[in-house]
Amino acid sequence: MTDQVVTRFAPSPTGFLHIGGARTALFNWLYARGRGGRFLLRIEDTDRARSTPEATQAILDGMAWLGLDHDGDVISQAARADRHAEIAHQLLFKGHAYKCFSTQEEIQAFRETAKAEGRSTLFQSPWRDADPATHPDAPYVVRIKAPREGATIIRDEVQGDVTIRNDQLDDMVLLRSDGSPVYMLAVAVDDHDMGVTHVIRGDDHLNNAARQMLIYQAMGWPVPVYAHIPLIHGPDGKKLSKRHGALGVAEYRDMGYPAAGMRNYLARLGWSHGDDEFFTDAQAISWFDLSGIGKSPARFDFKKLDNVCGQHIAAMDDAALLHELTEFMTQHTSYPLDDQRAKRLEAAIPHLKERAKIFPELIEKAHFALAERPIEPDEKAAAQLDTVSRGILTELTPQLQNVTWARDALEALWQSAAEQKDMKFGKLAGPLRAALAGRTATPSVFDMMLVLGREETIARLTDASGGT
RNA sequence: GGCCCGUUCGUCUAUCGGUUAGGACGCCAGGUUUUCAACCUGGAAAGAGGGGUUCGAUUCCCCUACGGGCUACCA
Repeated sequence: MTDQVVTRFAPSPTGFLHIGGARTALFNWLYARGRGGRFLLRIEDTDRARSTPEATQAILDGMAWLGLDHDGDVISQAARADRHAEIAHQLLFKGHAYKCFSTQEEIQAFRETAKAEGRSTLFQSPWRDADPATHPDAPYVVRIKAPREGATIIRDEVQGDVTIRNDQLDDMVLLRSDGSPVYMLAVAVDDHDMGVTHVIRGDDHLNNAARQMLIYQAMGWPVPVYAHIPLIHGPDGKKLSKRHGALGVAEYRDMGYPAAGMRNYLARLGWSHGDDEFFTDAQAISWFDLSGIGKSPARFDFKKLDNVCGQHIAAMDDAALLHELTEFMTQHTSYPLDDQRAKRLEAAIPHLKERAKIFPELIEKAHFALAERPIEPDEKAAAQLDTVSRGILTELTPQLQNVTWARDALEALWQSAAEQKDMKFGKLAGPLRAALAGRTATPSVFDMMLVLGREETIARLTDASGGT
């Protein structure tokens, strides 16, 4: 027995890794990683009809992209059905559960009359205290014998103490009539067997916690620490759904959001550490704590996601960024990344990374580096230029062919600009941009400032315009 | 219907009885001697409503409203 923290993420493989699920996984991961604990992954695939191997893979992919590495093997809940049934039978043997022979029709009838009479619709099985001798030879389900007196208190790290009166808890089914275990049983047994110490999950499970505690108590198992976190809502405050846009983390990956930015944004959604908004994984891991989790549902804000991601791209190590970017490009763009382009891109990255929020934007701004060489002027646009600009364009175009990135291009531009005594540099960029193929193929005044520095740029501008 | 949870600027949030209620995103205005972006300066912007408790409530309690969740032989 150790004090080691064990958390887990337990998604159902019914589609993809939901953005809300990803945040739940992140919280569990942060909590475990910050405490030298273990972070486990369990796939809740007991719903055979809806579970698919593809969906499981999608979840694994999503976790991998987000960098949420789990410890140990991935546990399949379905594969543990025998163990779940074993516990149900132990409960039966100990008298904490009983066989219920009521049919679906009888249960439905019970609920209808209960509702008509204004009573609780929680089913009360007549078999709860029946003498086994009276048991018919018929299909039955195993129900837990829930206490009818008193209350169950969930000591939740986020919600505080939540008291549920036991008369609100019904004798839930543990084993279906075909002998298969039900979710509520499976979760409790798995969490116990896996040694989970902290259950951090969506607050849609808050009420379920009381039911699961019944199983823990009946088995005499120690109850884990619970932390039920509020769900994420859409910008309109309603539950996040398809009409709000992207739901799966894979979609964010495909849109070109950096994983580090997603982690930061998701962590900050519903959790805070003072006024810290932008942080590294290491900081998040050391700061993360259950007490920092808010109680109210947070809305997903794409604008802020953009901003946070932009900061992360800017802060990223050049080599790491280049690696992530080229990976994104090979999968989502048609740019042939030959040696020449790769070289120019590498030269461009340090100057561009502060200007993009997502990878596609970065690629757009790197167009000068990635453009097909030779760069050909757009004849139609060039025709609209004044003679001076067109002259400059003609003179400059050949020089642009060999430059790797803005730094070199700027020197080329400057040579020309200096020769046009009464032409401000800024007047060159616009026409050049318009006339050269690709909107962002040419460097700009901004590029110049970036490379030369503001003072130098102004000094040169002043020179170029014939002195002021 | 019953039970449970929630409610601070448009959004994410700080505050853990005494603050001009702070920060961030977004927005607006101006600047950066004419691109995009970035950046700088300034600005507008909040305690759902009503009762208590208290010398004093955003903070503690109750009610209402609104939002969400659970209430299956789904997970």
